[in-house]
Amino acid sequence: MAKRAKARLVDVARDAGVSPATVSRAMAQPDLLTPDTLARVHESARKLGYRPDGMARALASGRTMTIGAIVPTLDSTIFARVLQAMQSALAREGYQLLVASHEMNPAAETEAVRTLLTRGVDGLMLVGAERSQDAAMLLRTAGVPVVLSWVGTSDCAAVTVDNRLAGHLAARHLIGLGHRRIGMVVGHLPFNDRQQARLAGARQALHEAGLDLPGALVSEQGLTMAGGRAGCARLLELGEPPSAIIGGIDLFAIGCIQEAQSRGIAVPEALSVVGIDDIEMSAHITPALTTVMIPTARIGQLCAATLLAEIKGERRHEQTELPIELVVRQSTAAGR
Amino acid sequence: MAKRAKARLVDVARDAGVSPATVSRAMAQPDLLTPDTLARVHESARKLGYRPDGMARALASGRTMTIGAIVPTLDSTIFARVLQAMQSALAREGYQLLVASHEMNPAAETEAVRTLLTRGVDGLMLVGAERSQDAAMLLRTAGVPVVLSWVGTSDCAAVTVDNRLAGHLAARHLIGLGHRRIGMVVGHLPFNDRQQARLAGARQALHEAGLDLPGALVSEQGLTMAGGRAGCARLLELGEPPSAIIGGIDLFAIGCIQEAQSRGIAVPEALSVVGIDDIEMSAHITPALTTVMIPTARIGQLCAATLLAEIKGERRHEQTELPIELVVRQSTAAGR
DNA sequence: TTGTAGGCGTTATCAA
DNA sequence: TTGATAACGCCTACAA
Repeated sequence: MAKRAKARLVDVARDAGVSPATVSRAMAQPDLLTPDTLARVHESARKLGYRPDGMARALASGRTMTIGAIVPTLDSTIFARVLQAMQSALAREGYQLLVASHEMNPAAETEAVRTLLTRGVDGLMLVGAERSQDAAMLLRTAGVPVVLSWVGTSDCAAVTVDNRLAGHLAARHLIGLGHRRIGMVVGHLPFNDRQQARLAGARQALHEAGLDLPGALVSEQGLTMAGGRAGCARLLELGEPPSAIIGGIDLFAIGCIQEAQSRGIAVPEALSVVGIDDIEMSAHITPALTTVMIPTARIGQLCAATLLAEIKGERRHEQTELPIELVVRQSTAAGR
Repeated sequence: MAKRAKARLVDVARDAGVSPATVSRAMAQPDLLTPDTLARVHESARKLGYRPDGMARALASGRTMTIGAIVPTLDSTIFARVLQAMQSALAREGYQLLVASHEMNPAAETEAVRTLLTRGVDGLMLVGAERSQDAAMLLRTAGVPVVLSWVGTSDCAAVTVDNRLAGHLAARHLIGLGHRRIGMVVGHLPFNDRQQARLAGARQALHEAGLDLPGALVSEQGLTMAGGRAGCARLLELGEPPSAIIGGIDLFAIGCIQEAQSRGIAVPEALSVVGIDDIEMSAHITPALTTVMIPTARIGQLCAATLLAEIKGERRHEQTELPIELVVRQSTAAGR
């Protein structure tokens, strides 16, 4: 029966008849020790059930082996996928992921940055928009590497995707099919740069074709399938409904298809629908969804790699933009 | 230009002309100080850009204000939802979430437990199965409160759901509709207690009705919609295909519906399909999915609350089982 | 109400 | 290769 609940470094040292420093080295740089002493230390450590204290280690070494990640919400296929990719890439290097979400609330985002910084992380990943001044200021004085994803700024490493182009591709595809009246269902715009960019891109494509995307043909909805259905319903009930709809996210597009079908409107014959994201489900619904593919998992991997490189001091403020592309499936057809 | 990059507690103390202890109290128990000194400390802190060091604080106080969560994968609507619920409940109390995933790999799960424990967490949440002996042993000696979810054991706090009953409810519904030949698509069973229990429950219901669920009518698939389609395809291609299929998760059931429809098999007229989970999408597809509702978000909330209560020493090993229920929609109809 | 001082468990720098 | 020892930055009795 040990006096202390937990064995410490010194306890192991005493038991093995060596100095604390030696035990420390046995854990971190085993090669520096004689096989004999190494074995003795390991034996004692096992016997005492020694487990190193991460806090003490972090305090002494200045490294926490922890990466902070801030996402809009975990409750989204897209962000969960990014996180999962980050997580496994980091775990492979011995890093853990500290996760915070802000639910599209600027103040919460700033708070999350502050909390993670205070808690102590070796690096920070910001997924999605980052717009508040306070947060930007905090990051500047953070003292730890930061990598942004989805959207980026020049003074910081980033792994991005051209959301504007995504909207542009989706719209151009429909225009090419002969559609002249195109509607769009988007997420609430105020704190969502990605949705704003996608909408702007679509609008631009229409303008380039001499067409228009009036506010009446844009429906803002919560980022759920129900939102997609509601948005579709609104657009279809217009005096002059669109012949094609762009979903700001695939979930919207899928909702649109369901809503149209439930009203007896055939997709793609009577209504074309195109999404943006290319989530797993999109390929498997009927009709399979035409969409703009965003390499979600790849973004996560690259973020992790970029951050690790920054931490090691190998690279600095590296900017990567990943290619995206239109995936034509069965939910779009020639318009009138 | 400060000598040190970061201001410390003592720097603030010096600047404000008080002792370090006073500064410490100013941050933790402001009420104990004179408004005057409190203001002076805050002023100095702001001036120096002081931010407390979480590591040092954790080492000295023994609390990290961090909760570890281990999930099978983040890349799943269900688990992401649980995590999101946990995260917001914890954030409200000032706790942060350290996330690890094991991708259904027992060794990885044990490793995750070890890592989080070493890293230092005030509590641990295990989402999904927990079967390895090593992990169980670690948890026993962990010294921090633990709460399990989805499945539970008696020697530990848990927020559970009766997965066996879920399978039972799904099967009984189909039996009640007159189906005699019922198939099931389940996840890979070896390390997935939830899927095992759901299958066992369904099988039991069939036995109780004098029916059978032979291995040939059970298809193991990866937990994706593609898996659901593949499983459905396999069952439909049998010499004597089932007239109804249970999806071990909603995603499977949705995949089954898509696969059936793409083969010209009408749901529910020619094939009934029932799922388990009740994800958002299930209510919005056509036909809307009949399923067994699992209160996912509620599980996450309760886990967080239970863990916090344990940490505060208010309760011990509290076991909660949440009710589930069949939600009848349009994907099931009378069988022959 | 505020100050003093001894840890908290490691790492890392120098020596030996 | 190993040991002694000073940080690391904060918390918290105990004193004043």
